[in-house]
Amino acid sequence: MLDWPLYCATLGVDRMQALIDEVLPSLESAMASVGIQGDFWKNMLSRSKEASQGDLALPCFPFAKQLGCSPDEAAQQIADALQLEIGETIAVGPYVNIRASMEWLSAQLSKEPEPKESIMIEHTSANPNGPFHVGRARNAVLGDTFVRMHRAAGYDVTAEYYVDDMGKQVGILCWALENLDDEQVRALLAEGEIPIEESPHSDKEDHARVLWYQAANLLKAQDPAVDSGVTELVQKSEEADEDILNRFEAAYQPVLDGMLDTLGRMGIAFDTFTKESRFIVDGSVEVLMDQLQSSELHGVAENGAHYLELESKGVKGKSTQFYYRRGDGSSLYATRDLAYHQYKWTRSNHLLNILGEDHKLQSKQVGIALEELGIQTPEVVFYAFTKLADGKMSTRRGNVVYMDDLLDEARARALETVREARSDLPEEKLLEIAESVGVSATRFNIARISPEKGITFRWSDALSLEADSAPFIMYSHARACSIQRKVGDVDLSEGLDASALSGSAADLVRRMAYMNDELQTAIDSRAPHNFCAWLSALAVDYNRFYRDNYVIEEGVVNVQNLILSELAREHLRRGCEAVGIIPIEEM
RNA sequence: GGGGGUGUGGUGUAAUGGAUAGCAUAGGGGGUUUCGAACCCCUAGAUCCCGGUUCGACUCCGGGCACCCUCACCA
Repeated sequence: MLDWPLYCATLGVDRMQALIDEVLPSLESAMASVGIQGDFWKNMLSRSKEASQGDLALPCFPFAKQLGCSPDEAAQQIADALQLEIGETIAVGPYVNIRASMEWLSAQLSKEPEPKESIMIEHTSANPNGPFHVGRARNAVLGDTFVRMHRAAGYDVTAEYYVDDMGKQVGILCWALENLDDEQVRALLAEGEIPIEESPHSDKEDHARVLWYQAANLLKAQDPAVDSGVTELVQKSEEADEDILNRFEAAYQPVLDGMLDTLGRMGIAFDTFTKESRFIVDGSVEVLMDQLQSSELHGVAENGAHYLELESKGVKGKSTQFYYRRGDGSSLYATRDLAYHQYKWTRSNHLLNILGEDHKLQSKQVGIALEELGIQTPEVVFYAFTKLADGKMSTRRGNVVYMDDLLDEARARALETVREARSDLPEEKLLEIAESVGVSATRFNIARISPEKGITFRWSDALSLEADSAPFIMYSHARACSIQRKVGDVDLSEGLDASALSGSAADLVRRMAYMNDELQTAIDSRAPHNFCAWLSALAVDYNRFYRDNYVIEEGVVNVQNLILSELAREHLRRGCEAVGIIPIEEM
């Protein structure tokens, strides 16, 4: 159970914050006047379930005892005592509902988020050993959605990619490219029953080179020379051997470039890249390993390997030892990760990492080691794996669905639909729209699901263009754009007259008014899927508004409705950009 | 075996201890098809099991069951 200040800081604060700030003084005096002691009720203020009943709700069950009456009566007393300038108060059963006025809500619409602090978000950071597959894509989509949401909320964001440029994976790739020819690779893959599928992307270096990686992995099982060859390379790379690091880079960089092309196609870009080898080269890993020796947790194994004993820190399992230095004195991946975090803290005051659930233990171990070194721990968002229906995805075994192919397929499906709907557009334009729809749908189908929930990849789900999906939102935006195009330049300076709003128009304003709250809440609770849900709801509200309210009626423009449509267009556009949906103007 | 996560209509999912468990698909019915129908409305259908705490539990605690992740001198 969380205590009150912490609870408040993590969950309560930002939801409906603007409204809470507004009503709290009046509410405090109302509570005092009916005889409620203390301020424990403040964290019970929550969003009303039904927008039709109000915006903020206060359940009154706990007051019944204190006041010696029924919860319904308590609600009535409080409601009677509460006078608000910005809205009305209604007791509904055991709840006090506070309903903001349309004037107050519409005044929220133009508010831009305040500029906020800096944050470095590290995501994806996949080994550059093969094309992006849909398992890796969850990290990239989730990470980039965090990046975009933070930017939309006013944060100064750095999107960071950690390049694993010296590990075993890259070592195998390098060895394979230097030692195997095309014929050998094909023979090995045929023998290992890994199909070589021809696709439009076969010539991309990530697709081309992954075959070498897969072949070397197969050969490794039958020929010990492979292992020793790779091990030699990896060892030298860990000694910061310049020649080896250059050869590694020659092997992986084209693969990484191919992966980044795929990411770019999805609208995902990075500001900075950091190579793992950097921390060997600059000696910082060595310094940290020395420092760890003075930790109370420090221990040395028989062969001279160093570790931290983490049992006292709550780590449980077969082994509670966290090795950070091998018997030969070299560092491990996790050790370099310590140096990496030390470095990242010099670049930003807030760190957020996006990691797969398989990194949970590792992340905890690194966190403890960082504490021992007096270095702050980063915040981490973990996501569950994306599986194939017939098992785990693996680049090594070739049991994968590549992102490039998924995006092609998504575009092809979208193209069918667009072609049907828009026979008036040239083929080139249709393709452009289909690409945007395909990419957006693919991203949204990942982003809209809670990170800790496991996903089983199914083509039908991944390519869904149905209602709870990106195309629905995009269509709503395109519709608003179409209306704008149709009416042309109209003078909107009269502004929105909020007092006249009702029904679906009022619902639309209410939805839009909470955009910044929803965005901030999704950020604070690390729940991008909640903002996706808000965006879908906005699209639904806009469609209902559109049904009930005509912008153009019998050739005459209704300026008030046009203002609302334009506000919705802008909110839809901002929302789309915050979750990585491409807000195209026609489709 | 230890640790962590997940379990909600047929299917996919949402929900700070609070109101009638929301949304989407598939099913049944209907609308407008004259600002763009990739739309809208109606209908039917669910919290894994057993206890506990509470005025109140999908939510917290305990015990089961199922699935996933993890327990390297790998990365």
